Amino acid sequence: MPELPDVEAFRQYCNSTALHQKIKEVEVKATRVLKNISQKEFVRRMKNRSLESTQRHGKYMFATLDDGNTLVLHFGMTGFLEYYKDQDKEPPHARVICSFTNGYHIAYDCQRLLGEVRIVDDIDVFISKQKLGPDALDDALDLNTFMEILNKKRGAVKSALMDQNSIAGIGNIYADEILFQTGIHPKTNASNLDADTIKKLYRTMKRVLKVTAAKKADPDEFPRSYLIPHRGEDNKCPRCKGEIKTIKVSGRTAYYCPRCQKKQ
DNA sequence: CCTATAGCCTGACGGC
DNA sequence: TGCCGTCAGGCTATAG
Repeated sequence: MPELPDVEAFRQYCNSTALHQKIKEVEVKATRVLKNISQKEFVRRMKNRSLESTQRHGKYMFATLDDGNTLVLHFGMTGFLEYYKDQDKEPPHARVICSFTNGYHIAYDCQRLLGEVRIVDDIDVFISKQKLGPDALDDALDLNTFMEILNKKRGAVKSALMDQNSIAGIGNIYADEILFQTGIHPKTNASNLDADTIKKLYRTMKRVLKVTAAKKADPDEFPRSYLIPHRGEDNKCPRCKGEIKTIKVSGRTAYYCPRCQKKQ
């Protein structure tokens, strides 16, 4: 689930549910998700605090506490947030649960334990330590910067889009969507793209991420022209009605339309 | 420096 | 039915 549009949806979900409430209790059900912090220390630093504001950079979500420190969430492949009141609504793989004084809880659920939870005192320092590239939707990533980034890349364009150290936020699914809508074969070498194609790719990237984030990353709400609702379903290209194929690109499955996406 | 591959985890699914 | 291999919207460490 968790690429830029999904994480943005989680962030807004958090904003509309869990802000400005005192955390009465903290339960860590899987220590493994905690990075660089012990369970004891994590609980101590979260307890009696409140979440005051949120930010996002790429696939990372940040929730700043009322003491100025920031809770950092990464969702791996299977993570999400759930806000609920009754115990029986607790999601099945809740790894960290914060309980508020109003009787509600927010759970960080992460089935495959590939996500990460930590506390940092400076978000920008964290981003630079992780060597994250600019957020894909940040205005700081303008066309010139995007061109510079892609010009440095030698491998498949899909791998370039998914490299968090180059551009933060795009994963396997949205990389496929962006390449589909741009008409580029996922295995095309980034170095083979001409300036016009890179420009088109840039505009498509921004548009796809904006549109899907606005739809809260729910594929049922995506425009009919989008590939995502078809991948692994009917596998029919929404544009030419041809068969969607899969290939491996740097170890991940790429869905693409052989007729609409030619190698360059 | 760069890019490509294995490993980390759990659970769902299809084939035998 | 049960078991097994494969695969899954992530990243990191290591090899080349």
